[in-house]
Amino acid sequence: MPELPEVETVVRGLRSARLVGRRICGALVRWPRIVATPRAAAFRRAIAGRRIERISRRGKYVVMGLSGGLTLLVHLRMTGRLALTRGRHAADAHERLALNLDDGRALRYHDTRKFGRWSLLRDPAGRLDRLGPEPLAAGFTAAVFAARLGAHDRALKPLLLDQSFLAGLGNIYVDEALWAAQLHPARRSGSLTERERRRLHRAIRQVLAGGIRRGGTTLGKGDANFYSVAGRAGRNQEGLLVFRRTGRPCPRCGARIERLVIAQRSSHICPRCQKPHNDP
DNA sequence: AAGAATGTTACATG
DNA sequence: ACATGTAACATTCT
Repeated sequence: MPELPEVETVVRGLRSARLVGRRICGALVRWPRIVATPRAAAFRRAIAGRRIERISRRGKYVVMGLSGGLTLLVHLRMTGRLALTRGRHAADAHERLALNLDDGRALRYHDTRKFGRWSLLRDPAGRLDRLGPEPLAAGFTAAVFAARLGAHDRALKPLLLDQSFLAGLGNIYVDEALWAAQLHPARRSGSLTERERRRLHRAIRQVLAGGIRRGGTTLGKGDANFYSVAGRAGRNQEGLLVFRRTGRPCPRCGARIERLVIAQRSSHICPRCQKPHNDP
């Protein structure tokens, strides 16, 4: 679920809920494996008493800078969610972790599938440096992207999903970007023309910016979906043009959208707009 | 009831 | 070193 636009929406939600400046009184770990580093007991001890000094995003990580030089990294994986609640109230079925705050609120972590991971680190650079560039950063120019694309010979779909190549894309936004750029997901990255590289660069940035503008993508309803910190669904599902739209008409040419499996992930394409070979 | 689902990673094989 | 495939994590929904 949460890709770059959803994580960005969460970070903005935490900031506008005035989480910065709050002190963490204690942590309740209900599913210890969610805490990747250090072990749950040490995590509880180390995080108690820290003030939250800043909140940002890197790739799909929520990054919280804490007092005393510690950084909390939260990765939501497939079904992780963060919410702020006031006062004590019963944890619902899939609450895995909670941080009690000095103003009486609690930051609650909910994760149906338990794939999410929290890490409390003295030096997060070791982890974050493994990520590729931020696609929306000013320094991520078409030239930078073109050079990176040319350095590999891989199918576009798994390459764009690779967080060490580019940080933040997931299955939804890759399919949308490839459709917008009119490129087949199995095209080899090294085979793209200069025009195609520029088209893909622009498509990625547009698709991600659109996702953020619409507050993220919420597919269907229910527990395991994306919701903002305030508990609201995103609106980007209304802006999806190919993802999970198998059999419906391509908005560009009207051909029926197809679903294929590439690198173990479903891909949605327009068979007419996204040919597997080079432009003639 | 089998299969798929928005993500990552360790491990094996080419 | 690089590319690719598989399994695993755990649960819900179709």
